[in-house]
Amino acid sequence: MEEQQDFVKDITKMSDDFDRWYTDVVRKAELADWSGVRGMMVVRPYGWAMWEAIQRAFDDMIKESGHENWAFPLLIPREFLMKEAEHVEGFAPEVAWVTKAGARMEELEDPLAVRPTSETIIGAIIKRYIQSHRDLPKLTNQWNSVVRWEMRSRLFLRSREFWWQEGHTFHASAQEGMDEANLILGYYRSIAEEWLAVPVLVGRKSPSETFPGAVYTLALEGLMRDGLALQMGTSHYFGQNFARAYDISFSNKDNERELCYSTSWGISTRMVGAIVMAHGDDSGLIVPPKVAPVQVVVVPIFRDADSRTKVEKFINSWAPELKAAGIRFRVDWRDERPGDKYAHWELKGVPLRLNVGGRDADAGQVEMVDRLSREKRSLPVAGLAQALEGELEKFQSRLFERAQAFQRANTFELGTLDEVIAHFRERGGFVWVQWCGDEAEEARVKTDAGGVTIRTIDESAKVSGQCFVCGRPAKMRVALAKAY
RNA sequence: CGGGCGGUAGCUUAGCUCGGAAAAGCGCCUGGUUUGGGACCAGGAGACCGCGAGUUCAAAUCUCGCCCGCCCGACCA
Repeated sequence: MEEQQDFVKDITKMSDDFDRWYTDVVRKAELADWSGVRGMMVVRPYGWAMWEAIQRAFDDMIKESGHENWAFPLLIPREFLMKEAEHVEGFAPEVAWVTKAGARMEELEDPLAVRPTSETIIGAIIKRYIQSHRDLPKLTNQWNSVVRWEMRSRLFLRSREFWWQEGHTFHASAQEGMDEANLILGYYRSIAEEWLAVPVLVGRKSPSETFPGAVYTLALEGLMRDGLALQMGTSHYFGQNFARAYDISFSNKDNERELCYSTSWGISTRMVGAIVMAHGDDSGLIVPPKVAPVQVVVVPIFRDADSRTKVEKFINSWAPELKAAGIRFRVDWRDERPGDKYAHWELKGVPLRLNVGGRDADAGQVEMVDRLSREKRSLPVAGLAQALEGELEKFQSRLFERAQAFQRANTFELGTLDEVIAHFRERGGFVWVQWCGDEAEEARVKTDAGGVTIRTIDESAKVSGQCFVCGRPAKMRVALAKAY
């Protein structure tokens, strides 16, 4: 531990102040920054590259299942926004409006909303393209940014603008719509667990946390290292609510007019914040190999021009092999001392580092250090690419297992509200309880237990006990947590 | 959006009480010695002191307004 502290100069220790640690890591690892405009962030290349990896993965998944990318307008006429009552009410506090335009800042006759999400404008537009059941399902998605006028900002977790994908689909039956919401939830789970190595609880949201206008909302909840939950994605089933408001209808096989069933779903750049908070440590980031902008960094070690040449030739003898294998690697030839480079790439969370000096060149091997254990091992250069691919896979699963173990160690089962209150006075994590479903009780828990909310409802669970608040027969099993 | 705190070089900060020549460490640049876990020597560059008004002979320093950030609350992908 003592030694490890010596590795770190630039960031607040996680145990001293988690929030400052988070901000330090995001900024020092060059993921993102504030822009000078309140609440508006700039995502830097290293952070954006992680988002791009997520984009690619998810885009492939939805294309495979027949979804298509569209681009819909940034600005939404007020009348479009106003049609679905619950939706309007839910988003009203967060909408930014364009009210003036032109050199003379002339007042617009009809203010335009900057999209906080696009259900309304897509609903208003998509109906043109839907006439018959033969036009369904209509599976749309767009990659964009949205604006929500937040009062409090944190990099990646809550900014006034954030980048995401929003999928909007339209179906001929309720079942199809519900299946779609489930399908996407499964994709999201795969992104979280298989790509980001963050284990998640998946389930339904309580009514108070349901998306405005939705019949129900499904969501992913990850557990961060400070014991707080983070919502990492949502998938909503709307039934016919939006179709009714926007008159999105089709002729069914019996030539009857019918309203569509719709869904929407999104994951955002918040995912990058989840990577930081689910895996990071006092030395900085730890990036899952599958989304790592740099998977393997090579630090050459040499004394003079001759030994540099020797090391360089050695590296060049196997580097093309890594490239051909599709490994994202970088050789750090910067004019720094090796120790600086070690610290630098650890802060950036690169999974594997190869220290390569004259001794290694002579022996035909490299010294490999992984970001999780920091143990040094020698690998022969024969078959290096293949070996590294295996190491990256192992790293990915070790990271996931570590996060799983953390989640397990911080998941509890309690029986009464008093126990819940006592628990959250001491620590965080997920607490499973059985609940009767009374909304007033949910609000009471939030007040009495200091901001604890129902993160997810496990619909598959059999319930037999008593409600943790009122003692009446419970109807569902829910996970409680304090959340971001 | 309310309450509290803050903004001085790329970063972290001192200076502000009590107005009077803008400082330090780290980082950066150049040269040299170095290089297997955050080196050293020498030289150098870099600051509309957040922005705008005001008070004053004189403002980083005092006053007011605004902008941006942090913490706490209410609200939240």
